[in-house]
This record gives sequence, C-alpha cells and structure tokens, in this order.
Amino acid sequence: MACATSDPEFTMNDTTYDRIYTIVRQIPIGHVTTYGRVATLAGLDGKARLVGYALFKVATDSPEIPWQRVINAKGEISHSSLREGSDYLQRALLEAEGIQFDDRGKLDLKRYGWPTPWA
DNA sequence: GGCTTGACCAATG
DNA sequence: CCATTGGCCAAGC
Repeated sequence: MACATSDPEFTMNDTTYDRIYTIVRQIPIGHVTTYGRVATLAGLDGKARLVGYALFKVATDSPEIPWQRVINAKGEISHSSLREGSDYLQRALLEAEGIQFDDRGKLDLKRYGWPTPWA
C-alpha cells in the first residue's frame, strides 16, 4: 500500500477517533475546550458523545493526548464510574497549567476556552 | 445482528 | 438551578 504522507501522525486513515486525537493535541497549555467544540472541529458536529467515548479510550492508550484539557459544556470536569476519584487529578493538571477553578470545580470558559477568542 | 451503555449537548418545563 | 427528553454514533455482549 502506498503511503504518500510523510507525517507519521497522519498515516492512519481519517477515522472518527484519529480526528479527535489531532484536535485535542492542538490544545495549547493553559487552555481548555469542550467535547462539543472538539466534535465540531473534528467535523463531528452534534456527535459530542463520540468525543467523550473515544477520548476516554485513547486517554488510557495514548498518554500523549492532553485529555485533561477537554471538559463538558458546563465548564466543569466530567467524571465517570471508572474515573471516579481521579477527578482531582484532572483538576490538578489544569491548575498546574495556570487554570483557576471555582469553589464548585468550574472554570471560566470565557478566559480559558479554546480556540480563542471564545464565543 | 439487535439491545444496552456511555467522560455529551441543546432545548424545554 | 435541576429534571426530563431527543439525538447522534461506537463498542460490548
């Protein structure tokens, strides 16, 4: 099979997941985005559910992906039964990037939202 | 191949 | 603000 692409990251087929990985990797430090936003940027507008599901799978398989910078539309960190207890870890990682959280564990999307400027 | 579950979102009441 | 509903797609059984 002929692979004309020189980039090892784009040698894979443009599957749903590969697009999500690419978007998440482009999130700069100190900024965050929502699942819906990633879905839209990945061409999966309205399918935010896929982002969450796919991202979770790659999170454990691809530590190079800053999945911690992806949160829900409420500007809060989502948590699942499996990740319950690790929610603090995600928050700690974001705080380490200079992101401040509210008492309720929320952050200001207007300030940390990406891509900027936030709508 | 059909049913259930899932890190979601937007709209409605 | 919280609860409920509909939608969308993929993976597991």
